[in-house]
Amino acid sequence: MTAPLVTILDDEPDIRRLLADTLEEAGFRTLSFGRATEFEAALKTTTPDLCLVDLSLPDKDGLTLVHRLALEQGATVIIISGRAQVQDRITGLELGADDYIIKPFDPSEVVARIRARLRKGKTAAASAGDTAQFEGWTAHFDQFTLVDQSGAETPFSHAEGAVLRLFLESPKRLITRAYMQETLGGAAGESFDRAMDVRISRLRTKLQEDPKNPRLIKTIYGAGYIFLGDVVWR
Amino acid sequence: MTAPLVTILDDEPDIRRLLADTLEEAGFRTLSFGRATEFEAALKTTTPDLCLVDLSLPDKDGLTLVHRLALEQGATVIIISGRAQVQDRITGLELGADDYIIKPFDPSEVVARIRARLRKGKTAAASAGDTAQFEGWTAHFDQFTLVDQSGAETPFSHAEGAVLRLFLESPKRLITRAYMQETLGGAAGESFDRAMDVRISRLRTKLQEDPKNPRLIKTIYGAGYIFLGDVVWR
DNA sequence: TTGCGCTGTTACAATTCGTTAGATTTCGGA
DNA sequence: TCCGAAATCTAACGAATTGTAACAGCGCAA
Repeated sequence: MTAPLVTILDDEPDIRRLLADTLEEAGFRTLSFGRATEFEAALKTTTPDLCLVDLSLPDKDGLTLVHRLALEQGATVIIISGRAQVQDRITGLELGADDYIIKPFDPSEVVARIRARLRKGKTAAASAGDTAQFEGWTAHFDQFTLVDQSGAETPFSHAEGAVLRLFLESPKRLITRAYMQETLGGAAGESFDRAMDVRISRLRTKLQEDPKNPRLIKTIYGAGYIFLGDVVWR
Repeated sequence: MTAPLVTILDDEPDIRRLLADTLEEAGFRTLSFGRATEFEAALKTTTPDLCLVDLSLPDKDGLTLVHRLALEQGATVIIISGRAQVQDRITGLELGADDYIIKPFDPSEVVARIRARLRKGKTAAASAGDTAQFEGWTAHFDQFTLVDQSGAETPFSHAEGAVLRLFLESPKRLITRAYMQETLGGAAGESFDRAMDVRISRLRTKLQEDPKNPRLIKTIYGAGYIFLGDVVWR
């Protein structure tokens, strides 16, 4: 997996350098250009994953370029511009830009916005690891299965998965009964909160907990539950 | 092609109304919610194309909600928030939001940003050919055939293809039973929605799914289905 | 007409998950 | 320490949901 390639097109050398440095530190490959013609020449031999474009260019109209890139060529484009008027932003976005950042900008926000854009595109590679490991178990939430050390799979249902996820997201912290009710949309009545107990009970069975001595899911009498055990999300 | 559905989650009624009016005028369908619980309840029966979320909610932490929506459920999320600090924006984006708009906002900019987000999703599927690859399979919709790794062809029918396409267009997202009915024009009667199950069942057979343990088409009890697996359109 | 494939309907099996009820545990006070 | 009330555990039941085999109607081509 090579690092995503980001091109920078801006006529100010200082800004180019600032962006390039920040992005490379964040793990991207970069290519910088000061004028549109250079940039377009480079496009003939490379396909960037994302293009940062400043609208005020010495040799060409930025908006036309953005339009060609984004709508016709299907590239992902973020405009970085000094023009801060709402109308500028709207036309930029309508011409096909995926985002519009105003100068002066905060470099780390630029990184965050770039990441947000790239995240969506990568359906294939990204597939955001919806997997957690803990105490010999591996929970694959996207496949609704628990895998133990020996590799044996135990499927879990939707409701069970919701509870497990809640635990794995906040290990070693008290999880209130009320909070669980609220989060897991446990229907309505306070009176029927036994459903929650049952869910926990079923989950414990799947995790092969000793009923007398649960290691992972501890009951806090009068309060709620705590999930012990170290969790690593992948 | 029905208009895209945008949900609005904000505790201030005025803002909800402003957004809803603007968006509907711009041709979107909208659903507004004042609290997270209502919103989450609605999610069980509909799948919005895009979610606008205000971070300051009365009943729940907005960021956790965004995280669930965006990274786990694969939804497209735009945060609208009064918190204007760079750090707020960065964490919002890193938690999976696709954009971060600061209050006070200009309604038409919101529309432009929503359009920019939806554009990407569509062109990816639209501009591509009528072939999709996933987990060793290749579906040729123009030829109504499924080809497996060994090159063996399995034909599929029109109805099966429609369901498969629905899945492949929104992988890793919950596809509501109601939505399928609506989209696949499942005739009328609520009473006869067993047809949907049968279609799914037949499709699963063609995809050689293990009935006890389907890997690609997961059932979410009480809600709908999810297609797992990475899809690339060609 | 006959035959074949597609698709909805029906009927019944399997699964999920909330509810109930009785057993068990916890905790505070006597 | 002992007792009783409250909280929790869990086996068992049942309603709702979903899976799928079998059947029937339909359209279409030979």
